[in-house]
Amino acid sequence: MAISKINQIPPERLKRIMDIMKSVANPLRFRIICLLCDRPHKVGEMAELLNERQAAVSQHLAPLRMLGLVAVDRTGGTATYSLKEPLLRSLVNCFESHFLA
Amino acid sequence: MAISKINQIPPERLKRIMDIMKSVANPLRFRIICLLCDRPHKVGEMAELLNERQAAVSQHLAPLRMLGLVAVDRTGGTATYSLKEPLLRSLVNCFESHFLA
DNA sequence: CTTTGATATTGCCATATCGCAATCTCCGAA
DNA sequence: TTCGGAGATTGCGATATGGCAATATCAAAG
Repeated sequence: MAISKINQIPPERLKRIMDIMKSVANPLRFRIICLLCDRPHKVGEMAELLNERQAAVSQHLAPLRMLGLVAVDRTGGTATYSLKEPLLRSLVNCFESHFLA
Repeated sequence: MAISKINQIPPERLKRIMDIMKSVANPLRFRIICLLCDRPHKVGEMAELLNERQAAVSQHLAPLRMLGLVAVDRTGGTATYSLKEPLLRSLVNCFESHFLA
């Protein structure tokens, strides 16, 4: 990316990108996002698949929710999360390509 | 990415990925990396192009260096940095695609 | 040897993040 | 209404990160 292009990025947009990056830059959140790339999941389901405590998963979902990176579908006591921010999927694909290499 | 694949990722590799993600998850470092994606740069050069203090740029280069994400070519008093980790370039490309959209 | 230009490092303080345990909220079933 | 399951939130101590000013290195020029 050329310097002219870099300096053209609006500050709010840069901030948004950084927020997205930070949200991926945590092992548990990364794995959660990977799961959601596949399909929507319930919280407990994710906790079990990832072998993590429920509270931990919920804690890490919180910032994703606040940034609007995931969507929640609450039906009764359970909550089903799905991916909302397209860039997250791109990022995971980007990693996946590297795993294969 | 499927759950089986996620859990297969070796911990050290996951950690490496997280280190890479964190290094991109900072506005200044992100812009530095963007510059280096284009071509190698000297420290002072980057500071000027990005309109940042020299010390700030140097400080943010430090972690990139320690993680082996960039290479340094020291000739006399000046240091020329270049990109070393391919994933960084992929990530920047990933963002660039989103900017265009 | 001294100076200078280019980088790197250190100390400090404010803020952010992490993991964990405990607690709280809600909804549906009995 | 009372209880249990599913999630969310809070408080806490430990650690990490960020920005800034000041200082240290270091090689080449004089």
